[in-house]
Amino acid sequence: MPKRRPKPRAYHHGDLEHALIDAGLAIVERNGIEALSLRAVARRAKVSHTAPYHHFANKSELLAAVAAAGFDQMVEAIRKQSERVRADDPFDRLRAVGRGYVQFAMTRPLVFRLMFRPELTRPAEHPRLMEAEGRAFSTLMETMVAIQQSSCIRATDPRPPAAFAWSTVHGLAMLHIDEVFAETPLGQVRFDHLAAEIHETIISALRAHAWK
Amino acid sequence: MPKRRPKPRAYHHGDLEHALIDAGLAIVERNGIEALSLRAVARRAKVSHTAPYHHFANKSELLAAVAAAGFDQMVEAIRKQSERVRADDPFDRLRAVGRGYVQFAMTRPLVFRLMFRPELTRPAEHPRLMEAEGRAFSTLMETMVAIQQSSCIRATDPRPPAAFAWSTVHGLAMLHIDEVFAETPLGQVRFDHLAAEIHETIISALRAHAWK
DNA sequence: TGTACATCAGTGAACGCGCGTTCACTGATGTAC
DNA sequence: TGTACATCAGTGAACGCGCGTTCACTGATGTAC
Repeated sequence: MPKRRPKPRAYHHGDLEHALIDAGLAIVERNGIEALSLRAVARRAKVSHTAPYHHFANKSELLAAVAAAGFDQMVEAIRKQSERVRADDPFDRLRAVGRGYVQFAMTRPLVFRLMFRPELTRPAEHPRLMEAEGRAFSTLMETMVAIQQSSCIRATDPRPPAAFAWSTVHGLAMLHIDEVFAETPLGQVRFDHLAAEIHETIISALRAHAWK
Repeated sequence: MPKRRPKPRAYHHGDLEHALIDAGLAIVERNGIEALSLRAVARRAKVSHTAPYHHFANKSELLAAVAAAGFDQMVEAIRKQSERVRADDPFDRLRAVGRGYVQFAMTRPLVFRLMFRPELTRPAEHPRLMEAEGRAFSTLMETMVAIQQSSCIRATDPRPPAAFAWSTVHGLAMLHIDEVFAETPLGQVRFDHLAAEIHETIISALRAHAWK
């Protein structure tokens, strides 16, 4: 009876880099950001603790790569929400962006936190992370421009309303996953209802508030 | 000529606890949250590295005390903003709360971040931190109730609009101090203008949106 | 196709580091008589 | 007021830990001829 061999490690040229990033994502989500060490990542990828140095110059480069993967997954979550919505209604598209953002944060709260820990990921030093951030931001910015072009609101600088919408949804997600709401009477409000209501509030504010 | 003695350490009964908390605040703000170790705090308070154990059971208890001090300072910042405003206009009071919140976050960004790192401060295990959080939250909640009582908006459950306002201002502060805006076209918008504009947007949303 | 060689991905021992926590201690403070 | 004693805040040595990083190495892969 031939021994069932463990899944072969097909490293050596090619996929260790991705395997390390996947290991990083898994460790963050299971054991927290503090548990994400180079050595832990190597252990999980079943590789010696020095192997990662052939793919990442140092720890912060690996962290940046993990965070960038997170942003890409977030874009994917937003894209999936957008598919379920009529493309010609820009407010519906904005709702989808908000839902995707919050849903990603709730599904992968610790990865979401890592993505907003710039002192660890050092985006300014890691162009690939900044590009991933840019792709995520673009989904919001394009939607905001579409809203303005649909002439439902006065077409001026789309950046302030984008900052408003982003801040609101980001703060909602952060306060929720940090369980800050839970320590106040807000903890008794059902979160999915609250999130939906806040999306409608954003839209009503976009309609009501003429940006100068 | 008598040697100028260094400032006496008046510890032994009384103020080492506060001295340690102050040292913690100073370290966080100067060197970052990661630099906040029990040993570093003891060093800065000019005390052996085991002395803190007579005042805090362990590291997370000290971190919680530092975070609680941060919340109290934030309440103070909000109070100062509120003083400069007519007490009988609840929307003005809400503007003051928002300004105090954002101003505190900008003045002490790293303490602000620590206050929202529950995996370090473990609020559920430290009642004094939860009480400090509660005091901060109350300033918002009371203002929201006052707004509803002024009958400018339909008086219903004040919690959803409170969550909306808090989320927006919190997200704005977080995205700003994490310098996420700086990595997008939003970085070109003057932040003080943006913050003021977003406060007005919150208020216009409170007026326009009838909470169910 | 076969051989010689260069490349470089992955290894394992070793380093120095600061950390949280424990322990037996010292000596200042506070108090009962 | 003076003395004897209990308390307990602060000390310093010691522990074990996992970490990031360096280094000389091995051996698999890819390629020029």
